[in-house]
Amino acid sequence: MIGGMGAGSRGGGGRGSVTPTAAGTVVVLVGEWITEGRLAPGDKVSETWVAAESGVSRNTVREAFRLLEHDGLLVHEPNRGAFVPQVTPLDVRDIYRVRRVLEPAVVRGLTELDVPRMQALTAAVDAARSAAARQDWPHAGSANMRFHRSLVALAGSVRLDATMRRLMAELRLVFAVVEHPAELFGPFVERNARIADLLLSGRFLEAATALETYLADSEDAILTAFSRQELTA
Amino acid sequence: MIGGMGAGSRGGGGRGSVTPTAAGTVVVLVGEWITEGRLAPGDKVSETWVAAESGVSRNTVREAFRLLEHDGLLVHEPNRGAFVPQVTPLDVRDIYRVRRVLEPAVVRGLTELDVPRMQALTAAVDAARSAAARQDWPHAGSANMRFHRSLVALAGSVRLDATMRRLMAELRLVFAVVEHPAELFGPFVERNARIADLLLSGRFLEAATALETYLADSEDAILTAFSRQELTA
DNA sequence: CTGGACGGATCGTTGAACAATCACTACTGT
DNA sequence: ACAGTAGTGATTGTTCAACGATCCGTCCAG
Repeated sequence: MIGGMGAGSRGGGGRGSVTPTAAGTVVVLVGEWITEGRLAPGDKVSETWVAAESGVSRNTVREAFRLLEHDGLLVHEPNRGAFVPQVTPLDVRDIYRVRRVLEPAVVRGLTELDVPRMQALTAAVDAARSAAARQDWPHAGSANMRFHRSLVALAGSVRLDATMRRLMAELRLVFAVVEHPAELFGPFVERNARIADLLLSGRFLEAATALETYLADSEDAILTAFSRQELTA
Repeated sequence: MIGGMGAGSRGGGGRGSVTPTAAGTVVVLVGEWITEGRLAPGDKVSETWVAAESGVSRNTVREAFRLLEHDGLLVHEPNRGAFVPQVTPLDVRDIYRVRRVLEPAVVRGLTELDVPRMQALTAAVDAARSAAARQDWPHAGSANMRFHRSLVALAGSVRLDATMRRLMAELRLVFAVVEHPAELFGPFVERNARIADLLLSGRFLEAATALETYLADSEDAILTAFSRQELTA
């Protein structure tokens, strides 16, 4: 038994389900602190502090840090400590460059209707719709990412999935900064729905081009929201 | 000071240079054990054993294991231990699927002659040539991977670079099994040289298509060598 | 004002210890 | 003889306390 704990397993949120281990608990915990803004970009995250805060040993915290590093949620500078990455517009462009390579290629490579797997797409679209209706932009953003991860999952490649997972984790970092404005997710929910429809009707090439313009516009939206944010800061 | 050590820094080989830290030392050490065949696919790698063998604390070994896991050189089963991944033909296909998406996309996306960066390509080709002349297939394989990593590096994307690094680490795992026959690298050295020439003369589209057939043939070569290996095993 | 010595804080790493879990063996009951 | 179970040993997961190494900011001397 550890310290007070109290948090316990979260079940719903994370996909990986590494929670039975203490290091895994710290991973989701610190992950939430980062994406929820308690830890701001550029902040140093002290091992001792996290150890005290989460009630686990410093050594276990170190292990958790390696995992978070793995997902790009933490950067490690030797002998200096772990920091919440300072995401720059350049990073956004880099992330989207990879997305523009990966996602359309996956869609263009599809040959048959994998209906069961595609249901994840419509589920994500539905979730995004209802979240958007509630003006719940954080959840709309999560549903959005779930959509695109499910889209890449259609390729059935574990390595592509892993890459996409990391990209989305880094994107979440961006959203933690830009105050989730409606313009960032609102206009894109229906465009995802359109892409899902195209996929479900087997019109893969049309879906791919729709996806390409989607990504270009999404990148622009984030970039402008980003620069607006930087001015006020 | 640690234990006997003796190995020390290697300097030349790895690019990452994480060697000043003890965990980093263990990473390159165990990495070599794996790629050099001392650790076979499917083997369990005990924490205590590595700790004794490398002269560092078990806790440090655990950290090193997380890093190796990160590169796909180790898989971790909770409460059971770390294992050298058993690479299947399915993994090879998956790795090459990603390569076929990534590498041609990078080349096609090039717009200008980045001569200084392209010198890494010719350097890798030269190294591969001389290694092949010596029948030194392990080094020829390394130079081969260096070539393709340098090729992806032309895009100037840190995330693409990281992805490619992981892919090559996993490929090394394959080569550790198939006994580096000449047919695996020999025919491909000159094809890389051809691609490098096309790139240096700015004929990016031709380079991309050459790269595509290269990757298809390379995958086939590995796959056949692989199945031949499985029959004898 | 420049520069080097000092100190505090944090990281890097160790070693020992104990609980939890797994794999394997030996025993029991039918 | 054999299935199921309890026991046993080994390995992992995690904690704790400690110490050297390194970095950063401060203070003092020139």
